[in-house]
Amino acid sequence: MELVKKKIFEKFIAEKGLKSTRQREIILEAFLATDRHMSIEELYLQLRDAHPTIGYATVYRTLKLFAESGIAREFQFGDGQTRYEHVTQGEHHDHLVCVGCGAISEFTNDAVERMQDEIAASHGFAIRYHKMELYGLCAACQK
Amino acid sequence: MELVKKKIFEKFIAEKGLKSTRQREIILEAFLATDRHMSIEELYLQLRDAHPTIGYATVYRTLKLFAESGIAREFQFGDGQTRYEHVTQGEHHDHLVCVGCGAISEFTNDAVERMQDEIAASHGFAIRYHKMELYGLCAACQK
DNA sequence: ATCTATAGTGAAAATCATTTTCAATAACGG
DNA sequence: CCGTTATTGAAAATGATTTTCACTATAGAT
Repeated sequence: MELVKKKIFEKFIAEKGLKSTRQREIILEAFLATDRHMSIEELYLQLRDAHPTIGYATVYRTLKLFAESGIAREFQFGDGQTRYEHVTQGEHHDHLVCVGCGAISEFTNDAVERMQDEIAASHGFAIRYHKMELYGLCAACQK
Repeated sequence: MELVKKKIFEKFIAEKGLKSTRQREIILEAFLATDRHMSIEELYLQLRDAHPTIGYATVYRTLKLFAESGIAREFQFGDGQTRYEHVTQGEHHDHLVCVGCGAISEFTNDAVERMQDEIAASHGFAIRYHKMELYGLCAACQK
């Protein structure tokens, strides 16, 4: 839920002794309203029309804060740009990346979730999280 | 097998009409002799003692060639450096990344391999390959 | 409400990894 | 051995991200 994420971020800001600013609000709104898997540049460009005074560096800094606070996650899919996606607590998903058009879609799979624990356990690893990415051609690109 | 990889690379070079140079040999030797998951800089530094004339750019270019030829694979684990790992044909493995010390270890798991096909199929995806990474604390870092 | 200490901001400069440029060099086929 | 063409090393260029710095805005105390 969008509201939940705002709360989480506010709490994070407060606990860290940081300040709640107009820019952070605007960027958070924009981030929550967008598509998932936004790159920093995409978000910046999208913001620029309505808020031309917000600087590039602020968007970078703010997205990093989102990631720290737990409402966003950083991702690199090998195209040289860091992307941020929404994190809904308690939910985990993985990705399908089309090597044709670059589209990124998501999937959830319980077996994958269970497997991470098994594998981690058998290697003496204290698991935190995992990433799984399937690369291939999406339906549209197969034609 | 190291020899097999050399053969594969030679064949790749020949088929592409490229040239087999002293530098490429040296870098290939070094790459095959190293640890898996080398970053470009690590390999360059390691090379520099014995071969101080080999340039940074050549190492970059050559590792890219290795990846193109199929004997290496590019990887990004989120630390800002591209790493290259050995590829043995017919074998696939995934990774355990320690968030404490940064150590990267490997695992193979048949169920994961099977699952990629199922998931891809159910999304109309023509799968090429996948990556799975488990992040957590390795046994040593848990103490 | 005002003050004050401190965090945040925007713009530009700096940094880091990677890529390209370019003149000089080295392979390969003939 | 020659000529064509790929390759090389060094330096400059690039692209994404981070830092610097002078200025501004926020939050809490007054």
